[in-house]
Amino acid sequence: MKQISTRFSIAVHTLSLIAVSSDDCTGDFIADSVNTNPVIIRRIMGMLKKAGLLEVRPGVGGASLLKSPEKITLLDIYRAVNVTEENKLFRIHDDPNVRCPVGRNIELVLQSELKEAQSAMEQRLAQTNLSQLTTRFK
Amino acid sequence: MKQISTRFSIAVHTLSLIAVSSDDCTGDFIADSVNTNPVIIRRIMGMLKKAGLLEVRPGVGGASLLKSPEKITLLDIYRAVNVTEENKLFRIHDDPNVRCPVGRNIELVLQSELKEAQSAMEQRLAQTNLSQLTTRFK
DNA sequence: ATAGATATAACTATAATGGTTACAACGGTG
DNA sequence: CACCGTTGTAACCATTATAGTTATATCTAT
Repeated sequence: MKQISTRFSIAVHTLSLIAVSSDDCTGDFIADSVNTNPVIIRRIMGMLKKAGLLEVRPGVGGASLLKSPEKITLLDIYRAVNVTEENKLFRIHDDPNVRCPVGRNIELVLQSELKEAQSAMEQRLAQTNLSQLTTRFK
Repeated sequence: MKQISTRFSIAVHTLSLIAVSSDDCTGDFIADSVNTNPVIIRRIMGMLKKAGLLEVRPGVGGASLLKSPEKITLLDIYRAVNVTEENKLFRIHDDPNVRCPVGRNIELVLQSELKEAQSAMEQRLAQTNLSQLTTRFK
């Protein structure tokens, strides 16, 4: 089965580090904690930057949050690294046969149901913020 | 981004057809409505069969439900085609650095949060059953 | 025996992912 | 000003799941 990309968990890891150790969080330092290649971290930090979650100090190194940890939810992070698009977690087979009553309607019917399911998941993510996580890193 | 496989939507389509047109639902007939190759349908029907949702008539052709449509939920179907495993919708990067407080705890902390999110989605799927869908195929 | 089904193995093309190397640009510090 | 450790990206590769295809074996009513 196909899982949601580790970009998301790595992004959470990265933001947690920045929230905790604030400074001295260079890409290499984070990559060492995550245990991956620094380029992976820089790519993800680029997305988080674009989403307005953090600010990076080019040349000098390190990054800092642009919002307080209480204001950054898992949903914000999830959206930032675009592991899924709005209403597109589930893929629906395309071009079903329109001459069949089921084929003609399946797409719309399923779309609304699956959108609800995706939304339920995302709303659960929205309930957790970064500061709730960082208190658990002792 | 990576989406949940169309196996799921095709399985729903397939079961809907069987629920509606009961007989004369051969693999080729279903494949024509779904607009894909019959082998894809047979593979999915094999999974639905293994999950105890339907019964196939080999040789003669066609299939029938083993439970009433009210008793088959989207979650049942979702599980049957194993698009995701229990608690594994989100992939978490592995082997984070244990010498770092964040790296040491991230896995457990995230696992419990993400399990909740996945569960919220699945519980929403469990609320819809096949008969609710088939009434919308007119 | 045959015709029309299902069952399944083997193979292919495609696409996302995760990782790597390479290099340009930035910005303090000596 | 030159250097060094950064960040920012582009380009490339290996791996994997998916979706589809072809081919073949098996089943069952007629």
